[in-house]
Amino acid sequence: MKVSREQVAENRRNILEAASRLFRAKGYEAVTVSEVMKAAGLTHGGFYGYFASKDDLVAQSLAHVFSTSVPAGANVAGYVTQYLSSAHLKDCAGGCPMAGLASETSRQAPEARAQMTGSIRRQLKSLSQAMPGATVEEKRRAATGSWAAMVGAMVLARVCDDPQLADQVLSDTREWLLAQDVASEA
Amino acid sequence: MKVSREQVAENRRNILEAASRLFRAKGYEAVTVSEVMKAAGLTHGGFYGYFASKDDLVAQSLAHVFSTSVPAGANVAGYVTQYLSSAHLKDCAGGCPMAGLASETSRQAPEARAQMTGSIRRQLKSLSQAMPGATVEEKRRAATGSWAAMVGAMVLARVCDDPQLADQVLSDTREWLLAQDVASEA
DNA sequence: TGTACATCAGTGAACGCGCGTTCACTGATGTAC
DNA sequence: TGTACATCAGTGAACGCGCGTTCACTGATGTAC
Repeated sequence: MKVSREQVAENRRNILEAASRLFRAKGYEAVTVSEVMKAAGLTHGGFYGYFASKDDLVAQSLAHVFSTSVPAGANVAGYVTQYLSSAHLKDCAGGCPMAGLASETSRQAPEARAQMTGSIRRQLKSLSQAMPGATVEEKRRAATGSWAAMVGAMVLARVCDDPQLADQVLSDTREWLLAQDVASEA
Repeated sequence: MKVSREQVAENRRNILEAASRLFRAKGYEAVTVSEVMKAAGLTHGGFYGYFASKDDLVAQSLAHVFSTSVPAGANVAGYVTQYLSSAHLKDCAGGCPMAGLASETSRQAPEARAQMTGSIRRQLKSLSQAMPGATVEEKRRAATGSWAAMVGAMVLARVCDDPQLADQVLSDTREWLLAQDVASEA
């Protein structure tokens, strides 16, 4: 049955939201089109009225996450603390797409990689401005290294089957980051 | 046709080697059992004489990589430089399993996660010993943070569709790491 | 404003395909004499 | 050492299954008068 224009817009948002959460939680390949549609309250047949293909959904769901997430602000120490928290460790579905999907995205269609690359550029630019340092290069290096450490720590912590080790990886990285230039902006 | 015991041992090594390279290059799900067997010079039917399942192959191929790779030695600066090189960026198949497979391994069978967790433990222990620092905690934090930055930088660089940005992520992280305590052991 | 009809979002059965896995068969290996 | 035979690693066809995708159909929506 046909559905109102507002409903169509809402369905589209629901599909993108469900897809972005499922992809982050389970990876692109492990999530099926039917699963996404069901999570959005629809049946799988209607999918191709919204997207050209599963690859298209992948790219658009990434665009959706990046457009709705807030960029790193001026409070770097707060951002680091939040990123490297136990809450973020457990919340794959609602967490950073880089930590959950970056390595899988390397092998995805060009559109998906382009979305990720764009987000990396924006993130580094935003973080660079908030970082201390005498020169632009110094700020950029601190931003890149710190963010790499955050993403890497989350990736490593999530693979640990021992929760204690996972928490240690996060807190050690947090303490290490906060002990150096990241915190010197106080 | 039956085959000599030496041939069986060699076939097993070939399968594990091919699997570990293919998994690192393409991810677990994208690699098929047939593909692995073909790369090892066999046909797919013989696979289950060697392994109980594809999950079993995943776990054993990880064990194989970790058992044949050299742990980080005392020369931390050299290790960092090598890890964050353009050569490593391109060589997914022969590179660090953490950078290519960690996030996918989070969703794999317990045996695969256990292999990864064991490798993380050994790596942090080995790196901690080589790290400068007044206390054991300080050394461990520096080791964890530095290694997280290395893994994270490689993951981010590999997803970039712009080679210039990828190289910048690697070199910025390298310079940033070498500029701090990692290098203070000279 | 009310009615008749064209539009089209959503449904669910069906498709082709490739996956992991199984199995009857083959023939070289390795052993018993 | 040589021979006869049991073993079993490897082959390739076949399986069931679930995936992405298609499509004929339905019925509420939105438009033309």
